[in-house]
Amino acid sequence: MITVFARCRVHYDGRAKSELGPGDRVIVIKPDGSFLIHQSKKREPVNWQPPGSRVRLELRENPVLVSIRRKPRETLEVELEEVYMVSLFRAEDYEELALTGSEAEMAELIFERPELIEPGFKPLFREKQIKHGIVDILGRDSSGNLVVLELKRRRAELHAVSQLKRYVEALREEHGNGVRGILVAPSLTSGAKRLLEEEGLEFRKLEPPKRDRKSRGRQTTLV
Amino acid sequence: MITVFARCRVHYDGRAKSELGPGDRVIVIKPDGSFLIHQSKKREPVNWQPPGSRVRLELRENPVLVSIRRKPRETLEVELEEVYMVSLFRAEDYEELALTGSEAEMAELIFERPELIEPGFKPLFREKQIKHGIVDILGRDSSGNLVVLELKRRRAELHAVSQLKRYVEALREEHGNGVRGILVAPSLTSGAKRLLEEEGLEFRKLEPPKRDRKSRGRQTTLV
DNA sequence: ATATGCATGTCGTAA
DNA sequence: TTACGACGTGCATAT
Repeated sequence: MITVFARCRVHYDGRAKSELGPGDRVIVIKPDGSFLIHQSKKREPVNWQPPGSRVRLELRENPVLVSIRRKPRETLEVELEEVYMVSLFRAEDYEELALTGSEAEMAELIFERPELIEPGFKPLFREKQIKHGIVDILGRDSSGNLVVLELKRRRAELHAVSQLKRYVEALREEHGNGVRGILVAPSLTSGAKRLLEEEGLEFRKLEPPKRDRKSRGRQTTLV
Repeated sequence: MITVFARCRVHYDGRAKSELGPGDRVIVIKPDGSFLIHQSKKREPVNWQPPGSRVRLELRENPVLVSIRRKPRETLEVELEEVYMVSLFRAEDYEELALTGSEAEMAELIFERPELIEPGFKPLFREKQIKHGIVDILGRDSSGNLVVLELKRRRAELHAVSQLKRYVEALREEHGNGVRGILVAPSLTSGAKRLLEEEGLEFRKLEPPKRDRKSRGRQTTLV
């Protein structure tokens, strides 16, 4: 990884287009082609290039770092007015992040303990493709109704209710009116609650579980 | 801004929870509290803390960088096993990004040249709050119908059609059936097209304009 | 390659 | 503060 402290101007053209006047920034270039330009505020880089981009240094009046992405074609040019520091870091790293508390783990939990939704609930499919989208969990209740679950790891917003409604309507068109929709989340915004109730959809409160040592991709032994 | 090259372990607990085993990473700490940990791949930091977090250095067996955010309470601990470099950069920067090609500029364009939607179209409101959400543009057509526009700066997906459908249904409940919905975007995904047609909604092709020198927040003189 | 949806999303804006 | 939606979203996954 290369890190540069410099006063620079930045020109970007691609999906959008931007200009950034002169100022001091931290530039990070990764071996996978990722290119980050950070101002002294915010979590987000002010400009960037994603992995797979190709970088080169051009010598014009000022040296210019040029990073190019194809597909979509995007160009990032960093005009270096003054370079305060350049450093190369040969970083060795074989570890991957192990994260827990995701929506995927809420789904696992529901398959393990379906009674968390309601007595007699039977989950049947996970990430089931239907006519207009992909349902988080599709199952049946004790009365034989189809039940669509839409899971959210955080407070559910209008967006989540729209999603659930879209799935329920698609399934009702195919399977008739015996289709229920349940939004499963730790909580609901006011607007989400209003739309949910108006549409005759339901809500079950469920927090995303924080398990021990959830490793990327596949779940390891539980305690 | 402080930049550290180090072999470290990372422990995060907050909205979710994660562990990252030992490896070489680049750490950036900004004066606004932003805290970034970058591995040698991907545009995204593997762990982070947003602006407003408070950082301190604790001396245990190893030195540990602790960054804490309140509301929500989130803790990030970086256990430094070996520090290769530490550097402080007093970055002076008074410039802001000027970006063009946004959805906001599509809206401006439509207010300037409403015939891009159709002859006789009259835009009335921008970002208009309605019962279930906020409509991008609300206007009337030459026949006196209410017209809802949903704008997307890039290829529109199912998500965009769901949004438009939610707005149109909310307005139909209030104003009766003389309500049209038009998705305005450079293109449509296959699934978006299918749902749009099934719902009797419409599509107008429009690219986000790249103007000269669009500055943050307010638009400057056009050529 | 396209389509779909999650994310510790982050960020800006309005009520 | 909460709600809502954009973002050059990035990213993984399935087709």
